[in-house]
Amino acid sequence: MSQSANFPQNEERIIQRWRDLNVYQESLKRRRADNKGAFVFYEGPPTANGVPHPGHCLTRAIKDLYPRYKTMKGYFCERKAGWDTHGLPVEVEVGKELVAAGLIAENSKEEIEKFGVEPFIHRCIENVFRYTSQWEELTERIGFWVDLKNAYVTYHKSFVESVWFALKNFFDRGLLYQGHKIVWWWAQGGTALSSGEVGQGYRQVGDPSVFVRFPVVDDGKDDWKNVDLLVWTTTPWTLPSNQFVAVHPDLDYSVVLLSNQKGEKDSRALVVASALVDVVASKTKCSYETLRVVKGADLLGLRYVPPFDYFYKTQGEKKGALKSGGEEYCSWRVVPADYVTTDAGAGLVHQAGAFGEDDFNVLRAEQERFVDGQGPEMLCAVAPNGKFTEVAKEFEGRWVKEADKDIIRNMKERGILYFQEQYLHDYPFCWRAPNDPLIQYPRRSWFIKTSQFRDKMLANNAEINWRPEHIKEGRFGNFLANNVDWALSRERYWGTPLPIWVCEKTGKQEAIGSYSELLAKPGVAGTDVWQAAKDAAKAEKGDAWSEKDDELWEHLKVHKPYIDAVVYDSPYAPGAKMRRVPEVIDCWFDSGSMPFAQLGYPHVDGSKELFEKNFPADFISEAIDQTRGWFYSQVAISTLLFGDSDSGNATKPFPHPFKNCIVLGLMLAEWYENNANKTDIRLTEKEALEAFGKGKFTKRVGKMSKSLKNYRRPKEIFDKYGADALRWYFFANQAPWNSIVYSENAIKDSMPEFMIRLWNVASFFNVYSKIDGFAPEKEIDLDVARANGFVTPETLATAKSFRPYAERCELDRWIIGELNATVKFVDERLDAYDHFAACGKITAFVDSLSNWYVRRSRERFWSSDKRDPAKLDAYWTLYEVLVTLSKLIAPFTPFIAERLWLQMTENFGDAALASVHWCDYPTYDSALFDEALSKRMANVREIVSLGLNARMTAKLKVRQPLQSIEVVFNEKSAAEAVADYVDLIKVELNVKEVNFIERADEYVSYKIMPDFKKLGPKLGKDLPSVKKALESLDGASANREMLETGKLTVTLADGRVIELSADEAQVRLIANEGLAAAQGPACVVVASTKLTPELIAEGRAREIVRAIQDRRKELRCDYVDRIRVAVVTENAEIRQAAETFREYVMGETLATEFAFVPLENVEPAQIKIDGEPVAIYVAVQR
RNA sequence: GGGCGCGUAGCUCAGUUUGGUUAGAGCGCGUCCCUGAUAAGGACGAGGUCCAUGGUCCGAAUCCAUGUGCGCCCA
Repeated sequence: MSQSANFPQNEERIIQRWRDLNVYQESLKRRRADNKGAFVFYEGPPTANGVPHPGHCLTRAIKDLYPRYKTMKGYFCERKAGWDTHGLPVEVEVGKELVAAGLIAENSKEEIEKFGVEPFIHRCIENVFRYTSQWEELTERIGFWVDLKNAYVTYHKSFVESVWFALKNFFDRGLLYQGHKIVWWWAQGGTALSSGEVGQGYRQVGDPSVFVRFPVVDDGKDDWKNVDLLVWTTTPWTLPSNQFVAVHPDLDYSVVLLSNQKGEKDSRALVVASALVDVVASKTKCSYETLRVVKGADLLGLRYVPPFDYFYKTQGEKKGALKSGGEEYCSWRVVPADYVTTDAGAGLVHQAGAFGEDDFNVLRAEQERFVDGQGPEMLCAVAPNGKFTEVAKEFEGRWVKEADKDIIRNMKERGILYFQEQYLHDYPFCWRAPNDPLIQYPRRSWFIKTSQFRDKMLANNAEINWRPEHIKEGRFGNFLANNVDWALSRERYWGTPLPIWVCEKTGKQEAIGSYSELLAKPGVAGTDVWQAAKDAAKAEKGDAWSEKDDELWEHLKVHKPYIDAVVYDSPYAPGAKMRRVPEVIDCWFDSGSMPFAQLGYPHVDGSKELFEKNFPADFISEAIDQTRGWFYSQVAISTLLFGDSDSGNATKPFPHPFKNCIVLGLMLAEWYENNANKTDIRLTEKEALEAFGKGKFTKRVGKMSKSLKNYRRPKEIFDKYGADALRWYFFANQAPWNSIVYSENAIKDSMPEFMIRLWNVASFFNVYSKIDGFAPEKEIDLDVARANGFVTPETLATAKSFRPYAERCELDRWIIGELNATVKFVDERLDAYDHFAACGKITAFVDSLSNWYVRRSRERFWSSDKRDPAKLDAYWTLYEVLVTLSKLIAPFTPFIAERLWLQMTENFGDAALASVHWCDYPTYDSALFDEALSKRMANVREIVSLGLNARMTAKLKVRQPLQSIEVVFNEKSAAEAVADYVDLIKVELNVKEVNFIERADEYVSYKIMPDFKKLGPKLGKDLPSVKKALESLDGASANREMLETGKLTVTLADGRVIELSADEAQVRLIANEGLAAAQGPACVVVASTKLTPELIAEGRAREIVRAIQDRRKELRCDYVDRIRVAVVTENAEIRQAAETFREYVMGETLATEFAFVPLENVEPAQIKIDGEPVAIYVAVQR
C-alpha cells in the first residue's frame, strides 16, 4: 500500500480497474441472480448540447449514491442513461451557429426556412451530441455508474413512437385538442411555450410604466366634459391595440382636478381610483381637489378616445345589437372586470384583448353580450413575428419592445402622457434564448386537457415521498392545484412531430400511434421523399457510409421534414388526402414520457413486461427547477395515460411515476472579488489574499456565471482533490435541498475530518501490520471466505489468532459496538433517503476510531511480542473495522472504499470479491453493541478532555507528569463504571494516580437544579419557586441528603414543603475557585499541581525522547531503524534526569547506545529544556 | 400581488417536526499542546439580543400571530 494518499491518482486507477473488470455490469448480474427484486431508478435526461457544469456533478453524485446502496442491499438496480435531444435548446444553438457562419442573416423562422428545414434538422442531430464525450467523461470520473451504451435517446424512432402512442391515446379520448388561446409567445422563434417552459425564464427587468390620459368623449353630458380617464400600463406597445378600459364596479373612483407646484390648475380633470389619488398626484408633485366620488359601476359605458386611432378612426362609431335588445358601441368604452385592484397603477386598466389572458376574457365577455357577429372583434396591430403590422403605420415593422420608447415619445408630444417611470418586475424570457422577452399573443395551438385531471394528479402527488416534504403540499402541490391545460404544440422543426393527420377536404383529424400504423393506411404515399434523401446522402458519403448511418436514417423516418411528406387516403372524403399538421411538440413531453418511452412501450417486443417491472420508479432526483419541468411532465403524463379507467392502460392503482424524490437545491458559486475591480476575482480566500492583500477583497456567494468564471470546472476539482472529495462534500455538508455553495475552500476543508483521517488510520494499520507480519490471509480459511463472499464475522472467526469479542479488552469491544451502532444508523438513514444524517454519523465514527481507538491502542500495536494476544486482538479488531467501513462508505465515496477494500484483501486471491461494490451492505448485530459500555467510554473521554482542560488552566504541559487527578462525579455509579479505565486515563493525561472522590467539598460546590422535564408537568406554576428554593439550599448537605435517603425535602418561600425524589433533581457540580479544574456535564476533574523533583526529572526525560524522535524523523529513519544516541548538557539536573530514565529513553527511541559525550562525525540538534541548552546526537545504525 | 423556503458565531451550516433552563460543528482568528498515523491530531479562548415584536406556557431558537429582510417559483 502506498503511503501517500493521492486521491485523484488512485481514483483514475480504480476507474481503469472498473473498466477492465466490467465491475458495474458484473454487480448487476450478481444481484439479478440473487433475485431479491428490483430497485427502479430513472435518469432524468440531460441535454448534451451544453458543457456539463458543477450542478450536474451534484445530481449525478446523488443519483449514484442510492442505486449503489440498494445494490449492496441486494436489489437489482439497472441504471439506464438517457439523453434529451429535441426542442428549443438544440434549435436555438443551431440557429446561432448558422448566424455565426453567415449562413442565415438572423436566428428567425423565415431565415431557417430559407436555409431549409432538412439541412437544419441534420445540423440539429450533429449538435445534440457535440459534448457527449465530455458528459461521458464527467459521468465516469465522478463515479456515476450508469449504462451509457444503452442510453435512451428521445429522437430515436422507438422513443418517438412511444410518445405517439401516448398522444394517440389522448387524442382518441378527446384530451388533445386545438384551441385558440392567449399563449406565451416567443416571437423570434415563432412558437408558443408551455407554462413549465415560461416558468424557467423569469427575470427581473425594468420596463416602462406609463400613465396615459384617455379623454372621455364629449357627448353633451356636463359631468364628463373635460375629463380624462387615467390608465396605467407596463406594456406601452399594446396601447395601439387598445379596445376597452376596465374598472372594478365596486371600487370608489374620484374625479380630481390637479394643481402643479406653482398652483396652476389643470385644464382637464382626471378619473382615478380613490385609493390611488395620493400616489398618482405625488408622482407629478401635484396637489389636488376632489370634485366628486363615484362607483366604478357609474363609469361603465363611458366612451373615450384611445391614444392611437389606427382602429378608432374607422370603427370608432361602430355599434352592434345587444342580445338583451338595443344597441351598444362595440369598443372604446369602460367595461367591468373583477380582477382590477388598487395595488398599483390608477385602478383603471387598459385592455387589449390580444395581449393578456385577463384582457382576452374581458373581450369574450363583451362579445357574449352582443348578437352573434355584431360585437367587438379582437384588435391586434402586431404580427406573429412580434413586429407591428401596417395597421400601426408609424411603427410598422418595428419589434414591439423596441417601439416602446417611440410610442411614449409620441404620446408625450400629443400631451396625453401623464407620467412615466421605470418599473422593476419579473418578466418571462425564452428559456433558451435569454435575450428574447416573451409576449402574450393569441394563437391557435394544441393543448392537453391536464386541468381535467387535476384531482387525480393531486392524489398521485400525495403518494410520493418528497424530500423535503414541503414540496408535496407546497411548491409542487400548488402548481398542480393551479393546473392549466398543457400548451403542447410548437411551430418549430426539431422535435417529436405531432402525430395528427387532417383530411384536406373535411378537416377531420386522426392520430397515428406508430410508423407501421401509418404505413398500413390505405393509399399511403410520400415515403419516397425519405428514401430519396437517404439515397442521396449515401451517394455523397460513399465508402464512409456505415451501419450507424443506416440507424440514423431509420430514426429520421419519423422526423420533419420526411414525415410531413407522408399522406394517405382520407376515410372522410373520397379522393381527399390526409396530411400531417405542421407542428412538433414540447420537448418536455418527451422527457415526461421517459418511463415508458425508454423501453419503446408498447411497440417493442417485451416492452410491456419490462414496463410492468419498471414502473413506477423507486427513486429519482433532480434540482428544484424541475418542479415544473420533468417532475410535472412525468406526473401529468402518467396520470392521464395510466391513471384513468378510460385510458385502457390503468394497470396501477396509483400511477405516480416515482415513489421517492429528492429535490436538490440550486448550486451557487463562491468567489472573492477585488474591491478595486469587481471583475477581478479569485476562487479561494488564499489566492485572494495573495493577489489583493488583506482586507482588499470581498467574499461573494451567488449564481454561477460563465462570463464571470466564478467557479472551477469540475475536472479541475477532480484533479486537485478527487471525485470522492466532491461527492462527500455534497453529501455531508448540507441537507441536499438547501442551496449548495460550490466552494473550493469548503470542498477542501471537508476532507480532513473524514477522508484524510480514515486514510491515516488505514495507513497506520498498514505500516504496523507489515512490520509485525500480521497477515489475515494466512490464517483465514479461504474456502469459508469464498462461500461467505469474504470478510464476515464467520469468516474472520476461522482464523486461529482471532479471539471471540468477549475475550477482548473493553476498548476493542467498544469500537466494535460503535461500528455496529454506526452501521445501524447509516442503514436506517439511507433507507429514509437521509444521507446527510448518515454522513454525520460516519464522520463521528471515524473520529472515534482515529482519535480514541487507534490512539489508545498504539501501545498494543507497538508491543515487541508479535504473538501477544492483546496485540493480535488489536489487529483483528482494526482489520474488521476497516473492512466493514470500506463497505459502509462504498455508496458515498466509492473510490476510497474500493481502494481500502483492495488493500485489506489484496492477498486473498479469488477468495475475496474483486470489488467492494459486489459486497453485501454491513448489517447490525445487536449482540455486539453494549449501551452501557458506550456510555462508560463517553465518560472516560469526558474525563480525559476535562483533565487536559485542567492542565491547561494550570499551564502544565502534557509532557510533564503529574502526581494525580481527582475526579468528582455527579452520580456515584458513573465512578464505578469507569474504574477499569484508570490506566488508560493515566497514560492519556500523564498522571500517576486517578482518584475518584465522592465527597469533595474542598474541590467543588453543588448546585441543585430541578429536572425540568420531569417536574414541569407535575408542578406547573410552582416550578420557579421550587427552583428558587433549591438554589438557596446548602448544596453539599442537600447532595448528601439525596445520596443517603434518595429524597430531598424543600421548603418554599410561602411555607409549603415539597418532597422530591432524587431523580427529580439534578446536581450540578461547580469547581471551586483557584483550582486547576474543569467541569463538564457529568463530572469535575481537578489536577494536582504539585511537582516533585522526580516528576520534573521524568518530564525532562520525555523532552529528551521527543527531541530524539524529531531528529529521527529529520534523518528519515525507517520505523524499525536502530540508532545511537548522545545527550550533552552543562546542566547537572538534566543530565541526571537522562541518566535516571536511560532505559526508558532508549526503549522509546529504539536506541542501542546512550552516551553523554558527543558522537563523532555527528551533527547535533541543539535544543533547550527548561531554558537550558542541550545537544542531541543521533546516528542511524545501518 | 400570491405561493414556497430561508433568517442561529466573522464565514458556511446543524439543531426547530416531538418546547426543558450551559445552543453546537467546520472554517477563519488568537493562545497553547501532542506527534514513530504527518495532506495529521488535540485543548483552550475571543466571537451569539438564535431577524423583530407580540402571544401561549412553569419554561420558547423550537409552538402561534404579525411584521421585516433575503432567495426561489408564479401572476
